[in-house]
Amino acid sequence: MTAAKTRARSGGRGRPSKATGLDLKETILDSAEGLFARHGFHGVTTRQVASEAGVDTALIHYYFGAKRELFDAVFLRRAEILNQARSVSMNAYVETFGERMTAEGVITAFIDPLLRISQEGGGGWKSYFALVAQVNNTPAWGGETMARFFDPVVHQLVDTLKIVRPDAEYRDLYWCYQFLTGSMMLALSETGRIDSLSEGLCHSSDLEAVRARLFAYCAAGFEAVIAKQNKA
Amino acid sequence: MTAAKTRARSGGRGRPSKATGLDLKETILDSAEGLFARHGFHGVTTRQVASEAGVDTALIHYYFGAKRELFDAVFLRRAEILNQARSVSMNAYVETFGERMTAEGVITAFIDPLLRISQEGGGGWKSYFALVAQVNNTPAWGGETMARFFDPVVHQLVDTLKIVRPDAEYRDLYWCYQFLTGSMMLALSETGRIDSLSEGLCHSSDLEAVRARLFAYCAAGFEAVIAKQNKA
DNA sequence: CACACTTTTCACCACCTGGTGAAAAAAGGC
DNA sequence: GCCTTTTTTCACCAGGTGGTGAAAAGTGTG
Repeated sequence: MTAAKTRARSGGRGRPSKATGLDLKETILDSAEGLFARHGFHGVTTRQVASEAGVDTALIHYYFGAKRELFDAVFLRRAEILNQARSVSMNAYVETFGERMTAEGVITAFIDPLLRISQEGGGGWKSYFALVAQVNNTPAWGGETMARFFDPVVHQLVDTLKIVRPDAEYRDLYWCYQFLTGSMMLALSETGRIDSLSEGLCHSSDLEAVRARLFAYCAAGFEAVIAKQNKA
Repeated sequence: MTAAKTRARSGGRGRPSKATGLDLKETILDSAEGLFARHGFHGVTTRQVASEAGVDTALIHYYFGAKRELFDAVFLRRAEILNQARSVSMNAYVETFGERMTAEGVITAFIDPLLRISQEGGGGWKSYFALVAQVNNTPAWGGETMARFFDPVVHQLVDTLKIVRPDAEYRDLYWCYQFLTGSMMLALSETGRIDSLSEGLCHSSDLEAVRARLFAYCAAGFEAVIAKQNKA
């Protein structure tokens, strides 16, 4: 179902059925998001985006400027929501549990908002996570892009973990974060690889199964690394 | 340093200095590998590959056919070496330790060959791992590509882990593999993100630091997931 | 040398790329 | 209604894309 069709059907409540202005801007972002997520930045043309959005090519440049700026707009739109959700979640956890915090609790507070949003937030989020996972694994410019949008909330995670385990070295906290984010992003991007690998036993869309395992996995890995490095 | 220059310098031992035939084929693969790793399949043009290899564009099509076939040739070249190294490593571990196998041992036997190869095998391998990490996170065709090249050795890992923990469900083994491979590929692709994130405390090129932490991390995570799921 | 065969170069094609400038259409204020 | 401003369309460009066919250069064999 193309966005153009969605847009055509969206009227019928007395208001004019044709999207305009800011609505159209969002429609373009939606189409761009899905395409970028599936094929990467270079695998998508502005004409494809325009076609799926039911819009003239020139309109994309009118609203967003160059192709890369469109990409950044896609990336930014949900990053802000994400960062706020994660920050709120971690703050709530800290305030609720205080001295009784655990590493698994902190890690859950960091990851779970993403799982919840992906489950409840509609299809756009799935595309978005696949997009972030791709950027996260892009050596050329992925590092800077990720840093620009996501560094603060990651530092919040690391600092909170440091409170839970004051004996841990920051070095180890950062390495554990990297391992964690690798697992998390791959799970969130739902590539379908585990479906065929497990011959139907697992489904990458089954985020409930992820929730039942990922938090425990990352927390135990974290504790083990801290223990081992402190012993050495 | 472009491959063209390397090639020009490579002579001087009595033999004709100009690479030819199969040598040239490898030169093209090297250039393609580096470029694909940095910019992805769609971010690279056959002309860029030809230019960096010091070769005419038409020669690429002469040797490899279409661009996608060139990509597959790049992917396949090292996949075979990788699969064999990992299979040998795991078989050796099984034969050496027999009944005394541990999950951490199996996981180490699965991952360590990649770290060693990346450290000792020269720059091409770093590019290759970055390439695999990118494919692994590509929803559009990454799943099939990964399956085509890497499924057997993954099944070997899962089956061996099943021997170590006969009580574990296959479902959980596959999920743990997914978490593991997410962490591992991100570490191997050396995106440089951890360098800036940790403000110089960690370096993604420091595979010794990865070795000191990743095995313990994945093994502990694995044990925790099995324990938790069996209890539930 | 001539010969067949492989490897490399050259010129080229049809099509697509991101992007632009001006005209046209809508929308809003009076 | 008119006039200004914003939004949308249209026609177009200069350059790049993957890919091809034929000619040329090189290589080995007799």
